[in-house]
Amino acid sequence: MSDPIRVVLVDDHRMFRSGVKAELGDAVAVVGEAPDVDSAIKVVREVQPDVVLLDVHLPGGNGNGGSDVVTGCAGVQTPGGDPVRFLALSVSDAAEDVIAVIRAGARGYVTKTISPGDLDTAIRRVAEGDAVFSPRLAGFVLDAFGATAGEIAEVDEELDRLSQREREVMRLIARGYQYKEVAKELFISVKTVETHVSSVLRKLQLSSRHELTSWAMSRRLL
Amino acid sequence: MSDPIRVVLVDDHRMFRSGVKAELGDAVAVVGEAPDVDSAIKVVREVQPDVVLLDVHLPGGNGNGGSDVVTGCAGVQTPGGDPVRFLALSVSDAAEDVIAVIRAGARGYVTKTISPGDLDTAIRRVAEGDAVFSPRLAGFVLDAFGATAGEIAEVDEELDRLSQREREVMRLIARGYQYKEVAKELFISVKTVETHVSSVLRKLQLSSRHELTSWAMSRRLL
DNA sequence: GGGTGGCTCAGGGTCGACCCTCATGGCGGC
DNA sequence: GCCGCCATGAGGGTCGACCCTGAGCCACCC
Repeated sequence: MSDPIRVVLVDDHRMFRSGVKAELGDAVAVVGEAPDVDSAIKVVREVQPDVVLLDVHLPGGNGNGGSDVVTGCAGVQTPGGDPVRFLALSVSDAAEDVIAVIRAGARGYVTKTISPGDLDTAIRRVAEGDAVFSPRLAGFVLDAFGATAGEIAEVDEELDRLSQREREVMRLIARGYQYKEVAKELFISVKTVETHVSSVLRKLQLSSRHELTSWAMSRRLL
Repeated sequence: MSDPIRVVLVDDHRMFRSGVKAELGDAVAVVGEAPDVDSAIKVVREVQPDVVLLDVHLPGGNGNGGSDVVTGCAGVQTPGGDPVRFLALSVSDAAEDVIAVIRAGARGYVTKTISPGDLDTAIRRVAEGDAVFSPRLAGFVLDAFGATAGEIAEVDEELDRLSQREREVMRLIARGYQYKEVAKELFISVKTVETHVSSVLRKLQLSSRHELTSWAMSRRLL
Protein backbone atom coordinates (compact mmCIF):
# COMPACT_ATOMS: atom_id res chain seq x y z
CA MET A 1 0.00 0.00 0.00
CA SER A 2 2.81 2.42 -0.78
CA ASP A 3 2.65 5.69 1.14
CA PRO A 4 0.11 6.06 3.91
CA ILE A 5 -3.06 7.76 2.86
CA ARG A 6 -3.14 11.42 3.84
CA VAL A 7 -6.28 12.28 5.74
CA VAL A 8 -7.83 15.44 7.14
CA LEU A 9 -10.23 15.00 10.06
CA VAL A 10 -13.17 17.34 10.43
CA ASP A 11 -15.29 17.02 13.54
CA ASP A 12 -16.26 19.54 16.16
CA HIS A 13 -15.50 17.17 18.99
CA ARG A 14 -11.84 17.15 19.74
CA MET A 15 -12.34 13.97 21.71
CA PHE A 16 -13.65 12.20 18.70
CA ARG A 17 -10.86 13.37 16.44
CA SER A 18 -8.40 12.19 18.97
CA GLY A 19 -10.13 8.84 19.16
CA VAL A 20 -10.01 8.33 15.43
CA LYS A 21 -6.34 9.14 15.37
CA ALA A 22 -5.61 6.80 18.21
CA GLU A 23 -7.58 3.94 16.69
CA LEU A 24 -6.29 4.30 13.17
CA GLY A 25 -2.73 4.61 14.36
CA ASP A 26 -0.22 4.28 11.56
CA ALA A 27 -2.70 2.96 9.06
CA VAL A 28 -3.22 6.46 7.70
CA ALA A 29 -1.45 9.77 8.09
CA VAL A 30 -3.61 12.41 9.71
CA VAL A 31 -2.20 15.53 8.14
CA GLY A 32 -4.76 18.00 9.38
CA GLU A 33 -7.74 18.55 11.62
CA ALA A 34 -10.53 21.07 11.85
CA PRO A 35 -13.47 21.62 14.16
CA ASP A 36 -15.66 23.63 11.82
CA VAL A 37 -16.41 24.40 8.23
CA ASP A 38 -14.25 27.43 7.79
CA SER A 39 -11.10 26.02 9.20
CA ALA A 40 -11.79 22.79 7.38
CA ILE A 41 -11.76 24.58 4.07
CA LYS A 42 -8.56 26.31 4.99
CA VAL A 43 -6.83 23.15 6.12
CA VAL A 44 -7.92 21.14 3.12
CA ARG A 45 -6.64 23.87 0.82
CA GLU A 46 -3.31 23.87 2.55
CA VAL A 47 -2.56 20.21 2.84
CA GLN A 48 -4.45 18.75 -0.12
CA PRO A 49 -5.14 15.39 1.51
CA ASP A 50 -6.23 12.24 -0.23
CA VAL A 51 -9.34 11.90 1.88
CA VAL A 52 -11.35 14.23 4.07
CA LEU A 53 -13.16 12.44 6.86
CA LEU A 54 -15.90 14.70 8.02
CA ASP A 55 -18.77 14.85 10.42
CA VAL A 56 -22.05 15.83 8.87
CA HIS A 57 -23.22 17.98 11.72
CA LEU A 58 -20.83 20.82 12.10
CA PRO A 59 -21.04 24.33 13.46
CA GLY A 60 -21.12 26.55 10.43
CA GLY A 61 -22.81 23.75 8.57
CA ASN A 62 -26.50 23.57 9.12
CA GLY A 63 -26.51 20.14 10.68
CA ASN A 64 -28.99 19.25 8.09
CA GLY A 65 -27.52 17.14 5.41
CA GLY A 66 -24.36 19.11 5.33
CA SER A 67 -24.49 19.83 1.67
CA ASP A 68 -22.90 23.21 2.15
CA VAL A 69 -20.18 21.60 4.18
CA VAL A 70 -19.22 19.30 1.43
CA THR A 71 -19.78 21.62 -1.44
CA GLY A 72 -17.79 24.20 0.46
CA CYS A 73 -14.98 21.73 0.49
CA ALA A 74 -15.65 20.60 -3.01
CA GLY A 75 -14.54 23.95 -4.37
CA VAL A 76 -11.18 23.18 -2.95
CA GLN A 77 -10.00 20.66 -5.50
CA THR A 78 -6.73 21.39 -7.22
CA PRO A 79 -7.27 21.12 -10.95
CA GLY A 80 -3.93 19.49 -11.59
CA GLY A 81 -3.49 17.25 -8.60
CA ASP A 82 -5.29 14.18 -7.40
CA PRO A 83 -8.87 14.82 -6.45
CA VAL A 84 -9.76 15.22 -2.80
CA ARG A 85 -12.34 12.64 -1.75
CA PHE A 86 -14.85 13.06 1.02
CA LEU A 87 -16.01 10.39 3.39
CA ALA A 88 -18.85 11.35 5.69
CA LEU A 89 -18.76 10.03 9.21
CA SER A 90 -21.95 10.61 11.11
CA VAL A 91 -24.03 9.47 14.02
CA SER A 92 -27.10 9.73 11.86
CA ASP A 93 -28.37 6.90 9.75
CA ALA A 94 -31.31 8.89 8.45
CA ALA A 95 -31.91 8.54 4.75
CA GLU A 96 -32.16 12.25 4.12
CA ASP A 97 -28.81 12.93 5.73
CA VAL A 98 -27.14 10.29 3.68
CA ILE A 99 -28.69 11.34 0.44
CA ALA A 100 -27.97 15.01 0.96
CA VAL A 101 -24.35 14.26 1.62
CA ILE A 102 -23.94 12.04 -1.37
CA ARG A 103 -25.70 14.54 -3.48
CA ALA A 104 -23.22 17.12 -2.34
CA GLY A 105 -20.38 15.05 -3.65
CA ALA A 106 -19.17 12.77 -0.88
CA ARG A 107 -17.92 9.37 -1.96
CA GLY A 108 -19.00 7.49 1.09
CA TYR A 109 -20.95 7.57 4.29
CA VAL A 110 -20.30 5.50 7.36
CA THR A 111 -21.70 5.77 10.85
CA LYS A 112 -19.61 6.43 13.90
CA THR A 113 -20.29 2.97 15.20
CA ILE A 114 -17.90 1.64 12.60
CA SER A 115 -14.97 -0.41 13.84
CA PRO A 116 -11.48 0.99 13.34
CA GLY A 117 -10.63 -1.78 10.96
CA ASP A 118 -13.63 -1.12 8.79
CA LEU A 119 -12.96 2.58 8.88
CA ASP A 120 -9.46 1.98 7.67
CA THR A 121 -10.79 -0.09 4.81
CA ALA A 122 -13.41 2.50 3.99
CA ILE A 123 -10.82 5.25 3.83
CA ARG A 124 -8.64 3.23 1.49
CA ARG A 125 -11.48 2.41 -0.81
CA VAL A 126 -12.65 5.99 -0.97
CA ALA A 127 -9.11 7.13 -1.68
CA GLU A 128 -9.13 4.81 -4.65
CA GLY A 129 -12.33 6.26 -5.93
CA ASP A 130 -14.80 3.65 -4.72
CA ALA A 131 -18.03 4.51 -3.03
CA VAL A 132 -18.42 3.14 0.46
CA PHE A 133 -21.48 2.83 2.63
CA SER A 134 -22.33 1.16 5.88
CA PRO A 135 -24.27 -2.01 5.10
CA ARG A 136 -27.47 -0.68 6.65
CA LEU A 137 -27.36 2.35 4.41
CA ALA A 138 -26.42 0.73 1.17
CA GLY A 139 -29.97 -0.38 0.49
CA PHE A 140 -31.76 2.88 0.40
CA VAL A 141 -28.85 4.69 -1.13
CA LEU A 142 -29.17 2.43 -4.11
CA ASP A 143 -32.92 2.88 -4.06
CA ALA A 144 -32.64 6.63 -4.08
CA PHE A 145 -30.19 6.71 -6.92
CA GLY A 146 -31.60 3.92 -8.94
CA ALA A 147 -35.02 5.43 -8.82
CA THR A 148 -33.83 8.68 -10.27
CA ALA A 149 -31.93 7.34 -13.20
CA GLY A 150 -28.53 8.89 -13.12
CA GLU A 151 -28.85 12.35 -11.72
CA ILE A 152 -30.51 12.84 -8.40
CA ALA A 153 -32.87 15.28 -10.01
CA GLU A 154 -36.58 15.39 -9.57
CA VAL A 155 -36.43 14.72 -5.87
CA ASP A 156 -37.51 18.20 -5.07
CA GLU A 157 -38.04 20.46 -7.96
CA GLU A 158 -38.99 23.45 -5.94
CA LEU A 159 -35.91 23.13 -3.82
CA ASP A 160 -33.79 22.86 -6.91
CA ARG A 161 -34.86 26.26 -8.06
CA LEU A 162 -33.03 27.79 -5.15
CA SER A 163 -29.38 28.64 -5.50
CA GLN A 164 -26.87 27.24 -3.07
CA ARG A 165 -26.67 30.42 -1.09
CA GLU A 166 -30.40 30.77 -0.96
CA ARG A 167 -30.69 27.30 0.44
CA GLU A 168 -28.25 28.04 3.21
CA VAL A 169 -30.10 31.19 4.16
CA MET A 170 -33.42 29.41 3.91
CA ARG A 171 -32.42 26.71 6.34
CA LEU A 172 -31.23 29.15 8.95
CA ILE A 173 -34.33 31.30 8.62
CA ALA A 174 -36.58 28.28 8.86
CA ARG A 175 -34.86 27.41 12.08
CA GLY A 176 -35.78 30.71 13.62
CA TYR A 177 -32.55 32.61 13.12
CA GLN A 178 -32.93 36.34 12.90
CA TYR A 179 -31.59 38.14 9.86
CA LYS A 180 -28.82 39.59 11.98
CA GLU A 181 -27.79 36.14 13.17
CA VAL A 182 -27.86 34.71 9.68
CA ALA A 183 -25.70 37.58 8.51
CA LYS A 184 -23.12 36.91 11.18
CA GLU A 185 -23.20 33.18 10.55
CA LEU A 186 -22.60 33.53 6.83
CA PHE A 187 -20.35 36.57 6.99
CA ILE A 188 -22.55 38.72 4.82
CA SER A 189 -24.57 41.85 5.48
CA VAL A 190 -28.12 41.95 6.77
CA LYS A 191 -29.18 43.51 3.52
CA THR A 192 -27.89 40.57 1.56
CA VAL A 193 -29.75 38.23 3.83
CA GLU A 194 -32.92 40.20 3.14
CA THR A 195 -32.35 39.84 -0.56
CA HIS A 196 -31.88 36.10 -0.33
CA VAL A 197 -34.91 35.67 1.89
CA SER A 198 -37.03 37.63 -0.54
CA SER A 199 -35.88 35.43 -3.39
CA VAL A 200 -36.58 32.28 -1.43
CA LEU A 201 -40.05 33.36 -0.43
CA ARG A 202 -40.84 34.44 -3.97
CA LYS A 203 -39.51 31.27 -5.58
CA LEU A 204 -41.34 29.05 -3.13
CA GLN A 205 -44.43 31.22 -3.24
CA LEU A 206 -44.52 31.70 0.48
CA SER A 207 -45.15 34.88 2.37
CA SER A 208 -43.49 34.63 5.73
CA ARG A 209 -40.82 32.86 7.68
CA HIS A 210 -43.44 30.88 9.50
CA GLU A 211 -44.72 29.34 6.33
CA LEU A 212 -41.13 28.69 5.43
CA THR A 213 -40.66 26.79 8.66
CA SER A 214 -43.70 24.63 7.97
CA TRP A 215 -42.61 24.09 4.42
CA ALA A 216 -39.13 23.03 5.48
CA MET A 217 -40.47 20.74 8.17
CA SER A 218 -42.89 19.09 5.81
CA ARG A 219 -39.92 18.21 3.64
CA ARG A 220 -37.84 17.13 6.58
CA LEU A 221 -35.26 19.75 5.81
CA LEU A 222 -34.97 20.53 9.48
CA MET B 1 -5.45 14.96 44.49
CA SER B 2 -4.15 11.67 45.91
CA ASP B 3 -5.03 8.66 43.76
CA PRO B 4 -6.28 9.22 40.27
CA ILE B 5 -10.03 9.19 39.99
CA ARG B 6 -11.38 5.88 38.73
CA VAL B 7 -13.69 6.33 35.79
CA VAL B 8 -15.90 4.10 33.70
CA LEU B 9 -16.66 5.28 30.17
CA VAL B 10 -19.99 4.48 28.60
CA ASP B 11 -20.49 5.44 24.97
CA ASP B 12 -21.48 3.42 21.98
CA HIS B 13 -18.79 4.92 19.82
CA ARG B 14 -15.51 3.21 20.42
CA MET B 15 -13.79 6.10 18.69
CA PHE B 16 -15.16 8.50 21.16
CA ARG B 17 -14.18 6.44 24.16
CA SER B 18 -10.74 6.15 22.77
CA GLY B 19 -10.59 9.89 22.27
CA VAL B 20 -11.59 10.61 25.82
CA LYS B 21 -8.96 8.26 27.11
CA ALA B 22 -6.30 9.77 24.92
CA GLU B 23 -7.16 13.33 25.86
CA LEU B 24 -7.51 12.78 29.56
CA GLY B 25 -4.32 10.77 29.67
CA ASP B 26 -3.07 10.23 33.19
CA ALA B 27 -5.43 12.73 34.73
CA VAL B 28 -7.88 9.96 35.53
CA ALA B 29 -7.79 6.19 35.52
CA VAL B 30 -10.17 4.65 33.05
CA VAL B 31 -10.96 1.38 34.75
CA GLY B 32 -13.74 0.22 32.50
CA GLU B 33 -15.66 0.85 29.32
CA ALA B 34 -19.01 -0.15 27.93
CA PRO B 35 -20.88 0.47 24.69
CA ASP B 36 -24.41 -0.13 25.93
CA VAL B 37 -26.63 -0.16 28.96
CA ASP B 38 -26.37 -3.80 29.89
CA SER B 39 -22.65 -4.08 29.81
CA ALA B 40 -22.42 -0.70 31.53
CA ILE B 41 -24.33 -2.01 34.49
CA LYS B 42 -22.15 -5.06 34.63
CA VAL B 43 -18.92 -3.14 34.43
CA VAL B 44 -19.96 -0.60 37.00
CA ARG B 45 -20.90 -3.36 39.41
CA GLU B 46 -17.56 -5.01 38.93
CA VAL B 47 -15.20 -2.12 39.22
CA GLN B 48 -17.11 0.31 41.43
CA PRO B 49 -15.63 3.44 39.91
CA ASP B 50 -15.71 6.92 41.40
CA VAL B 51 -17.36 8.41 38.37
CA VAL B 52 -19.30 7.04 35.42
CA LEU B 53 -19.03 9.16 32.32
CA LEU B 54 -21.91 8.29 30.08
CA ASP B 55 -23.48 9.26 26.84
CA VAL B 56 -27.17 10.00 27.05
CA HIS B 57 -28.16 8.34 23.82
CA LEU B 58 -27.31 4.70 24.04
CA PRO B 59 -28.57 1.58 22.39
CA GLY B 60 -30.75 -0.09 24.95
CA GLY B 61 -31.68 3.29 26.34
CA ASN B 62 -34.55 4.92 24.55
CA GLY B 63 -32.51 7.76 23.16
CA ASN B 64 -35.00 10.01 24.74
CA GLY B 65 -33.67 11.48 27.87
CA GLY B 66 -31.86 8.38 28.88
CA SER B 67 -33.51 8.11 32.24
CA ASP B 68 -33.50 4.33 32.13
CA VAL B 69 -29.81 4.41 31.46
CA VAL B 70 -29.07 6.30 34.58
CA THR B 71 -31.64 4.68 36.80
CA GLY B 72 -30.39 1.36 35.58
CA CYS B 73 -26.97 2.31 36.81
CA ALA B 74 -28.25 3.96 39.94
CA GLY B 75 -29.31 0.63 41.38
CA VAL B 76 -25.71 -0.32 41.33
CA GLN B 77 -24.49 1.62 44.32
CA THR B 78 -22.70 -0.33 47.02
CA PRO B 79 -24.31 0.49 50.33
CA GLY B 80 -21.07 0.51 52.24
CA GLY B 81 -18.65 2.02 49.78
CA ASP B 82 -18.28 5.44 48.28
CA PRO B 83 -21.19 6.41 46.07
CA VAL B 84 -20.83 6.10 42.32
CA ARG B 85 -21.43 9.42 40.64
CA PHE B 86 -22.72 9.91 37.12
CA LEU B 87 -21.66 12.60 34.71
CA ALA B 88 -23.63 12.81 31.51
CA LEU B 89 -21.73 13.64 28.35
CA SER B 90 -23.94 14.40 25.42
CA VAL B 91 -24.13 16.10 22.09
CA SER B 92 -27.54 17.44 22.99
CA ASP B 93 -28.09 20.72 24.73
CA ALA B 94 -31.85 20.35 24.76
CA ALA B 95 -33.50 21.22 28.04
CA GLU B 96 -35.55 18.06 28.19
CA ASP B 97 -32.52 15.83 27.84
CA VAL B 98 -30.70 17.62 30.57
CA ILE B 99 -33.58 17.66 32.96
CA ALA B 100 -34.42 14.01 32.41
CA VAL B 101 -30.87 13.01 33.12
CA ILE B 102 -30.59 15.07 36.25
CA ARG B 103 -33.90 13.79 37.38
CA ALA B 104 -32.57 10.29 37.00
CA GLY B 105 -29.78 11.02 39.38
CA ALA B 106 -26.79 12.26 37.40
CA ARG B 107 -24.62 14.84 39.11
CA GLY B 108 -23.65 16.75 36.06
CA TYR B 109 -24.18 17.25 32.37
CA VAL B 110 -21.65 18.53 29.91
CA THR B 111 -21.69 18.63 26.15
CA LYS B 112 -19.18 16.83 23.99
CA THR B 113 -17.74 20.08 22.81
CA ILE B 114 -16.08 20.42 26.19
CA SER B 115 -12.32 20.81 26.24
CA PRO B 116 -10.24 18.05 27.81
CA GLY B 117 -9.13 20.36 30.59
CA ASP B 118 -12.68 21.29 31.45
CA LEU B 119 -13.76 17.69 31.31
CA ASP B 120 -11.02 16.77 33.72
CA THR B 121 -12.18 19.48 36.09
CA ALA B 122 -15.78 18.40 35.72
CA ILE B 123 -14.93 14.80 36.56
CA ARG B 124 -13.06 15.85 39.66
CA ARG B 125 -15.83 18.06 40.87
CA VAL B 126 -18.46 15.40 40.32
CA ALA B 127 -16.28 12.88 42.13
CA GLU B 128 -16.29 15.25 45.08
CA GLY B 129 -20.04 15.49 45.02
CA ASP B 130 -20.46 18.81 43.24
CA ALA B 131 -22.93 19.32 40.47
CA VAL B 132 -21.43 20.43 37.19
CA PHE B 133 -23.09 21.88 34.13
CA SER B 134 -21.95 23.50 30.97
CA PRO B 135 -22.47 27.24 31.29
CA ARG B 136 -25.16 27.31 28.63
CA LEU B 137 -27.18 24.75 30.51
CA ALA B 138 -26.79 26.03 34.04
CA GLY B 139 -29.48 28.64 33.59
CA PHE B 140 -32.44 26.51 32.81
CA VAL B 141 -31.35 23.71 35.07
CA LEU B 142 -31.58 26.08 37.96
CA ASP B 143 -34.86 27.40 36.66
CA ALA B 144 -36.34 23.97 36.37
CA PHE B 145 -35.36 22.90 39.83
CA GLY B 146 -35.85 26.17 41.62
CA ALA B 147 -39.31 26.55 40.20
CA THR B 148 -40.39 23.13 41.31
CA ALA B 149 -38.98 23.11 44.80
CA GLY B 150 -37.36 19.73 45.13
CA GLU B 151 -39.03 17.10 43.04
CA ILE B 152 -39.95 17.73 39.48
CA ALA B 153 -43.59 18.47 39.75
CA GLU B 154 -46.05 16.11 38.18
CA VAL B 155 -47.75 18.66 36.02
CA ASP B 156 -45.97 21.34 34.19
CA GLU B 157 -45.63 24.11 36.69
CA GLU B 158 -44.53 26.64 34.19
CA LEU B 159 -47.64 25.99 32.23
CA ASP B 160 -49.72 26.28 35.38
CA ARG B 161 -48.54 29.79 35.89
CA LEU B 162 -50.39 30.83 32.79
CA SER B 163 -54.01 31.81 33.01
CA GLN B 164 -56.60 30.14 30.83
CA ARG B 165 -56.76 32.98 28.38
CA GLU B 166 -53.01 33.23 28.18
CA ARG B 167 -52.83 29.57 27.29
CA GLU B 168 -55.28 29.95 24.44
CA VAL B 169 -53.35 32.87 23.05
CA MET B 170 -50.09 31.03 23.54
CA ARG B 171 -51.22 28.04 21.51
CA LEU B 172 -52.30 30.12 18.58
CA ILE B 173 -49.15 32.19 18.60
CA ALA B 174 -47.00 29.10 18.80
CA ARG B 175 -48.76 27.81 15.73
CA GLY B 176 -47.70 30.82 13.77
CA TYR B 177 -50.86 32.90 13.97
CA GLN B 178 -50.37 36.61 13.66
CA TYR B 179 -51.64 38.88 16.40
CA LYS B 180 -54.38 40.07 14.08
CA GLU B 181 -55.53 36.53 13.41
CA VAL B 182 -55.49 35.61 17.07
CA ALA B 183 -57.59 38.66 17.81
CA LYS B 184 -60.18 37.68 15.27
CA GLU B 185 -60.21 34.10 16.43
CA LEU B 186 -60.78 35.00 20.07
CA PHE B 187 -62.96 38.06 19.48
CA ILE B 188 -60.67 40.44 21.31
CA SER B 189 -58.57 43.36 20.20
CA VAL B 190 -55.04 43.17 18.90
CA LYS B 191 -53.91 45.16 21.88
CA THR B 192 -55.25 42.56 24.26
CA VAL B 193 -53.45 39.88 22.35
CA GLU B 194 -50.26 41.84 22.74
CA THR B 195 -50.80 42.06 26.46
CA HIS B 196 -51.35 38.33 26.78
CA VAL B 197 -48.38 37.48 24.65
CA SER B 198 -46.18 39.73 26.73
CA SER B 199 -47.36 38.00 29.89
CA VAL B 200 -46.78 34.58 28.42
CA LEU B 201 -43.28 35.41 27.26
CA ARG B 202 -42.45 36.98 30.60
CA LYS B 203 -43.82 34.11 32.65
CA LEU B 204 -42.06 31.50 30.57
CA GLN B 205 -38.93 33.60 30.35
CA LEU B 206 -38.85 33.49 26.61
CA SER B 207 -38.11 36.32 24.28
CA SER B 208 -39.81 35.65 21.01
CA ARG B 209 -42.57 33.71 19.35
CA HIS B 210 -40.00 31.41 17.82
CA GLU B 211 -38.78 30.31 21.20
CA LEU B 212 -42.39 29.91 22.17
CA THR B 213 -42.90 27.55 19.28
CA SER B 214 -39.93 25.43 20.31
CA TRP B 215 -41.07 25.46 23.91
CA ALA B 216 -44.56 24.38 23.01
CA MET B 217 -43.34 21.66 20.70
CA SER B 218 -40.96 20.29 23.29
CA ARG B 219 -43.99 19.85 25.54
CA ARG B 220 -46.13 18.47 22.76
CA LEU B 221 -48.65 21.24 23.22
CA LEU B 222 -49.10 21.54 19.50
C1' DG C 1 -19.14 41.56 -26.68
C1' DG C 2 -23.62 41.21 -24.81
C1' DG C 3 -26.94 38.58 -22.09
C1' DT C 4 -28.00 35.91 -18.03
C1' DG C 5 -27.84 34.62 -13.42
C1' DG C 6 -25.80 34.52 -8.84
C1' DC C 7 -23.88 37.15 -4.82
C1' DT C 8 -23.17 41.24 -2.75
C1' DC C 9 -25.03 45.64 -0.80
C1' DA C 10 -27.66 50.44 -0.21
C1' DG C 11 -31.71 53.51 0.53
C1' DG C 12 -36.19 53.95 1.87
C1' DG C 13 -40.69 52.37 2.96
C1' DT C 14 -44.71 49.53 5.37
C1' DC C 15 -46.18 46.65 8.79
C1' DG C 16 -45.84 43.32 12.40
C1' DA C 17 -43.74 41.96 16.90
C1' DC C 18 -42.80 43.23 21.32
C1' DC C 19 -42.23 46.55 25.26
C1' DC C 20 -43.74 49.95 28.85
C1' DT C 21 -47.12 52.62 31.05
C1' DC C 22 -51.65 53.34 32.18
C1' DA C 23 -56.70 52.47 32.92
C1' DT C 24 -61.07 50.03 33.41
C1' DG C 25 -64.13 46.47 35.52
C1' DG C 26 -64.96 41.99 37.77
C1' DC C 27 -63.95 38.54 41.21
C1' DG C 28 -62.12 36.41 45.34
C1' DG C 29 -59.53 36.70 49.73
C1' DC C 30 -57.91 38.93 54.10
C1' DG D 1 -62.87 48.05 52.07
C1' DC D 2 -58.50 47.27 50.21
C1' DC D 3 -55.44 44.24 47.64
C1' DG D 4 -54.27 41.22 44.01
C1' DC D 5 -55.11 38.74 39.82
C1' DC D 6 -57.29 38.48 35.56
C1' DA D 7 -59.25 40.19 31.11
C1' DT D 8 -59.75 43.93 28.40
C1' DG D 9 -57.91 47.78 25.91
C1' DA D 10 -55.32 52.37 24.60
C1' DG D 11 -51.11 55.29 23.58
C1' DG D 12 -46.67 55.45 22.14
C1' DG D 13 -42.14 53.68 21.16
C1' DT D 14 -38.25 50.48 19.19
C1' DC D 15 -36.85 47.10 16.25
C1' DG D 16 -37.22 43.30 13.15
C1' DA D 17 -39.38 41.35 8.88
C1' DC D 18 -40.34 42.00 4.29
C1' DC D 19 -40.73 44.70 -0.15
C1' DC D 20 -39.10 47.56 -4.14
C1' DT D 21 -35.61 49.84 -6.80
C1' DG D 22 -31.19 50.17 -8.20
C1' DA D 23 -26.34 48.84 -8.63
C1' DG D 24 -21.61 46.74 -8.94
C1' DC D 25 -18.96 42.48 -9.59
C1' DC D 26 -18.07 38.03 -11.43
C1' DA D 27 -18.66 33.74 -14.06
C1' DC D 28 -20.56 31.39 -17.78
C1' DC D 29 -22.55 30.98 -22.32
C1' DC D 30 -23.79 32.14 -27.04
